[in-house]
Amino acid sequence: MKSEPDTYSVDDLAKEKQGMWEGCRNYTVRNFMRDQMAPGDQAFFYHSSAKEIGIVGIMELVSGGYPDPTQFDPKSEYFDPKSPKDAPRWLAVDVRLVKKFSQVVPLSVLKADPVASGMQVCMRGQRLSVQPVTPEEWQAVLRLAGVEG
DNA sequence: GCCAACGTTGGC
DNA sequence: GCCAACGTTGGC
Repeated sequence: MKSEPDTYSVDDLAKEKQGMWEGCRNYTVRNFMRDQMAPGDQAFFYHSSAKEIGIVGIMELVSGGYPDPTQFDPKSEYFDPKSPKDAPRWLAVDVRLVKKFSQVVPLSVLKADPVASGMQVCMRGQRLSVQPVTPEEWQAVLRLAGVEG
């Protein structure tokens, strides 16, 4: 799960008991939240457009996908006037921080690893802010982070 | 700041 | 329903 740390960083999440992953306005990600993401699932926290680009920690989903309240808030930068109230277009999920890595696992290191280099996040031009990770890739990242699997 | 990639929009 | 134009993402 990607976030620009200027907007929302792993340290921001660390300060909160749980965080709402809101504002995503991409249909593929919406479907992923709706169909794939469930409470108890774990996810990596990835910093994009950052001084140190890479994976910074592990999160756990506290919820599955539910209607993103910001789409109905005219004061929100994520407000979507075309989203029907009775059929919300966009979803959010709630997350909590499981672990912040002692060091960022940089994108360059992911790309250099034979297993982690297969992750979507390593692919040129990939833009989805939420992406699936295989069990093998998960373990590879934990190894690169120096974390017990 | 550049620009490649790709999702979205809208005219037809 | 095609596809060009446009907007956004995000690494570099």
